[in-house]
Amino acid sequence: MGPVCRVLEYGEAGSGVPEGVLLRRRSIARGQALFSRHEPFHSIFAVQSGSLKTLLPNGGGHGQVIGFQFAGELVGIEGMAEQTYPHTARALENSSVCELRLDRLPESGKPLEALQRSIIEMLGSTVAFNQELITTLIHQSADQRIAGFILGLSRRLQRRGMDGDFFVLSMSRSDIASYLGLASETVSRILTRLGRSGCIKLRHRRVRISDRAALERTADG
Amino acid sequence: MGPVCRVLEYGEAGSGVPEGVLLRRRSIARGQALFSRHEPFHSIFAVQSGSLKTLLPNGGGHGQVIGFQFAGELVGIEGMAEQTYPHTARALENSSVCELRLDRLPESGKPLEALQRSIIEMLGSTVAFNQELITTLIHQSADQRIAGFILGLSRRLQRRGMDGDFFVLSMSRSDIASYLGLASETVSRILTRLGRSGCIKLRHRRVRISDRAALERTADG
DNA sequence: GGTTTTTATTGACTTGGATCAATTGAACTT
DNA sequence: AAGTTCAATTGATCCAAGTCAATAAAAACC
Repeated sequence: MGPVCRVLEYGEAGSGVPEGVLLRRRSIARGQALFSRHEPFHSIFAVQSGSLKTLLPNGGGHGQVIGFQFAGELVGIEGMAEQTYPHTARALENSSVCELRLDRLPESGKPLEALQRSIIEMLGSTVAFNQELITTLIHQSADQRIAGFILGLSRRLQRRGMDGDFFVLSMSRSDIASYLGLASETVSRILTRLGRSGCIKLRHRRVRISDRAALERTADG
Repeated sequence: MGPVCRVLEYGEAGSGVPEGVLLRRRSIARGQALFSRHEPFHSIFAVQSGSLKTLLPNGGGHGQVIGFQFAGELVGIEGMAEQTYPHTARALENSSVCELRLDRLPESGKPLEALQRSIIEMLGSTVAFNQELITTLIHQSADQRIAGFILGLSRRLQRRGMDGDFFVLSMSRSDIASYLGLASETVSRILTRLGRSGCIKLRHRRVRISDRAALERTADG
């Protein structure tokens, strides 16, 4: 049982807490923000269906994309630190999330310790993940990053019980480019190149991994 | 009172805990490792004097530098997540640290909640810091990164009550290069260029910020 | 104090990926 | 279904920063 589950158990119905106080289901339409940078922290969210992106809005443009979240993953924990969300979360497609209102936690009279423990674990993994990402961004070529990105998506979907060989990219080329520190033209070029070399089959936003070994070789350089 | 202090208070002498169980002072010689990646987690450390670097050892080379820690800053919290340290910490000069043995905490009978709260805060700030760093690495030129790096060091030292206008770089050019995702030759070239343009005065590893405004302009682009 | 080793500087050359620009293709709107 | 808007592809060109190489300067060592 991973930390995501342990965190969510805290809000489960029938555990002595009036339903709806801690836990609430919400739908968000494609393009809508779930929360925005600098907004006061109140909840963490578990994605139930669809997908989100988190980003640092910088001035005029679309902002720097920080990460993507799929069904079964959490968003918003980082906000616990400073009592405001450090980034904005936006739906990539029509999605539904489960909101855990941590500001209502004191009234529930529940013990905090185990919940905090889970949050520490997840924050710690986020730190580790980001530090690997930094290494990636620094040491890998554009081809490696994109091959690695697709493999990463595949593994995450697989871990949640979905098809890891065929899936839809819910984010745009520019989102991928922003996330990987590339120009969107480069992402486009490399995706078609990966298609031509037979690693993947690509139609619009639909990806099929046709030669995983070759893709892994590309990712390793 | 920042989270660092709150964390350290937990191990204070005279608080009912046998001295030496939770808190211990340690010296580390230049180049020596305080802990290594994959080693089982046992303690977090507060730097008391000197400075450290944290790095992901990757195969043969020196590894990717992830961060630097100065007096008054913490190292090792990330290890709490997975029960092993995700990176190696190495002394840049002869240093001393204060070790807080979290594995001895249960025997002390102290309440965990406030400590956990502080750790969550610090992990959260680390996440936010790293995400800013990612944005930096992606969007800034080499000149901007280096100007920003020097300003960042200056601010951190100032916050801890040290001189922010004149200080010694305890890390090598290659460490800076690795951290910022540049070649060490580039770091060297840009540092001399910053010197020639009058922003800083540089002799070997000694830096004086002579025109902070100009340096800030360089960092902003 | 001199010798070795490590670290830093500077120069010459190369290249991966950004930028600019022009089409093409998809997805909404009415 | 045609028009409008937004997203993606492809081509041509350019430059920031990497690589290779040669000194030079510090630090570490005996």
